[in-house]
Amino acid sequence: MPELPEVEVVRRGLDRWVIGRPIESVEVYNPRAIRRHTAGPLHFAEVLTGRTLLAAHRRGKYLWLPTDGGDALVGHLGMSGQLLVQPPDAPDETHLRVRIRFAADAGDGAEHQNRELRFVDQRTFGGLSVEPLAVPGADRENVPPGIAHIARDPLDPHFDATAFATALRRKRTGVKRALLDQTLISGVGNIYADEALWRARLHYARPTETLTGPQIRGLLGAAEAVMREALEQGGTSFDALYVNVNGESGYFDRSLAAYGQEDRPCPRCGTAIRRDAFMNRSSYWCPKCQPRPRRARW
DNA sequence: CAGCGTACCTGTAAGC
DNA sequence: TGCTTACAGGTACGCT
Repeated sequence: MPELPEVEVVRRGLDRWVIGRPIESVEVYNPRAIRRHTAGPLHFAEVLTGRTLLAAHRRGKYLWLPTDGGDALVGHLGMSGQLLVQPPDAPDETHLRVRIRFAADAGDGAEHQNRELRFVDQRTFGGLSVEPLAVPGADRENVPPGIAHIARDPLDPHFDATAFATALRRKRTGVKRALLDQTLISGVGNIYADEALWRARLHYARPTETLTGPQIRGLLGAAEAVMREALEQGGTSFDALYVNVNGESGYFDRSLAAYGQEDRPCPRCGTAIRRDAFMNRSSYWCPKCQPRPRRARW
């Protein structure tokens, strides 16, 4: 569930279900799913077994869960990854890649205490790893090195809008490409980039250096607003590939104005939404509300 | 160094 | 019915 709202939905589920429970065993069914853990599957299982996850943090689309061993379990869902909290007797998913079992708590036999965490990923663009932390502990500002290059996201209380505007104008590229650059601003993917640009009435190929201050502030406000609204509705999902830790889909797809709406009327002006090929994907835009600039870049 | 294209996977749907 | 092609919400890396 790839973009910020979907990942935040998962983070909240992890925070509720897997924190404070000792890990009993770890099984890796596809080593590609932990390819960023360079020490390999055996080591991955070894360092986690017996540890307890202390918290669930997120920056952009990355998750990390500090352990009481001084390191952190890092996760990215890629294009099709899911983190599911399942009862042990639930049948294995077709694309189950990693299983993490927790020790049963003798003092509390509540049903959720023996649920296991499963990383399921059809395309295996996502993955898990264990990374050291500069300072042991559950501090959210203590970001693992593998995530250090990721910029803060618009829902981060320390996000610096002024610095973002400056950096954006220094770029020599199209505004959508910049929005998708996770080292500039994180959490925004193809859906919310198109929705934010539509709300801000900006064409995706608008050169970044020509954006005015108010336009950048408008764009940033739109990105933050659309992701907050999506989060309130449990995220966006068109099919069962994008679900929360309990396997449930969000329903923000009903609120999309531009993304996936080719040939449907723009909710603002009624003009047919268009689709262009963009970076081996698609861009959806309203030709009237978001006119193509004479000098386009992408 | 910055920007851009491509590779990495599996599955589904559309077109012939 | 089969076969082929296009496309899917992301990131990393190599080339220019």
